[in-house]
Amino acid sequence: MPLNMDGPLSDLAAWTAGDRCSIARALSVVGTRSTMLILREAFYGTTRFDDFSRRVGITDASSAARLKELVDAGIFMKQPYRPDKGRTRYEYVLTKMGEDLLPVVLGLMQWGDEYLQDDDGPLNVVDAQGNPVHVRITDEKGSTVPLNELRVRIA
Amino acid sequence: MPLNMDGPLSDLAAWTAGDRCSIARALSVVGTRSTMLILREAFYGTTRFDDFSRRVGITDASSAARLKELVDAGIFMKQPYRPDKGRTRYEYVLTKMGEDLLPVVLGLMQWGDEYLQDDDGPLNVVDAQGNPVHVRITDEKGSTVPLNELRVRIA
DNA sequence: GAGCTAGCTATAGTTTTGTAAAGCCAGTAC
DNA sequence: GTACTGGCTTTACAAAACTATAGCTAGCTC
Repeated sequence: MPLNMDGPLSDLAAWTAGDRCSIARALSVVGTRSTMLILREAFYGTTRFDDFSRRVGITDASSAARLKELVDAGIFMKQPYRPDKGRTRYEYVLTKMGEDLLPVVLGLMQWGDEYLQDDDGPLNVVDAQGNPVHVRITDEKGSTVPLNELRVRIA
Repeated sequence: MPLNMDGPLSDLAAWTAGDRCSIARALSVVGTRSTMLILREAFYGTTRFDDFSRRVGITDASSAARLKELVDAGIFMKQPYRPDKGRTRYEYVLTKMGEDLLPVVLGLMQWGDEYLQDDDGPLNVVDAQGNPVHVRITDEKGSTVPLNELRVRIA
């Protein structure tokens, strides 16, 4: 069952999303596997270059390229810090823009947990009281809106 | 600000997610740009091969490869139908597993709308009353749980 | 001032994902 | 029985993403 397409959108033959689609634009920035896994690590608390490479399981060259793109896009900022020993270094810290990708990352996790589970138990994401949280499509009041009640229209 | 990592997870140096991560597994199935855009089209109501190619803006060879992967993964099912003229054909219809990716797709749209907006107005997703809907991280009751109240722990 | 080190950068090659253009094929329609 | 058509498949190639390995560098430490 597809979304309800309002007005002119209901005639699919008469329009295409093309590059003006926000989804397409979002994917130009965060559309690769390694980028999403780097974001996962950032949410887990990783900030250093070597840790991103090691924990995601990609080469330095790859993580350097992806991190540079993410900094350019405004998803990470490079913040100076002084390690116990040695010179000033920079760590990669999520901006507000980056933090706002959490619903996408947790949405993937939730879907993977439900449909692609393997033998090992999943990580659980819970609230302060220890109750499970969910990525949901809701109205302003927080009620879940099911697919068949959603409508897409031109702004 | 990262997520609160509970117990053994708090020592990042002592573990890595590796391939056992649900996010990584999810990305193995829906981790490419064209796959996500094919899903977008399916939510908009596209079902036919040629329409996926044309509306996403990819070649037949590309959409054929992606659609085959998605059918194998259980995200689409091929349903026979009789067009007005001609022989029996098959259309690609989202399964429940596929429909459950909507939070991810709408999450990307919502993020793109907020941070990557161009001159054209975005598409709006609204509920039956015409009020905007949001992809949110909520507790069981529907209250949004902010990043700093989330905890990750081992199941 | 020599060595150490985190954080890259460079080079070269492989895999995946995509393009472009052509062709095939199972049925109806006629 | 021949033409038409939607839905692919094939072939050849290009671009993007990724690997493996090596090397560089700023500025500490000593």
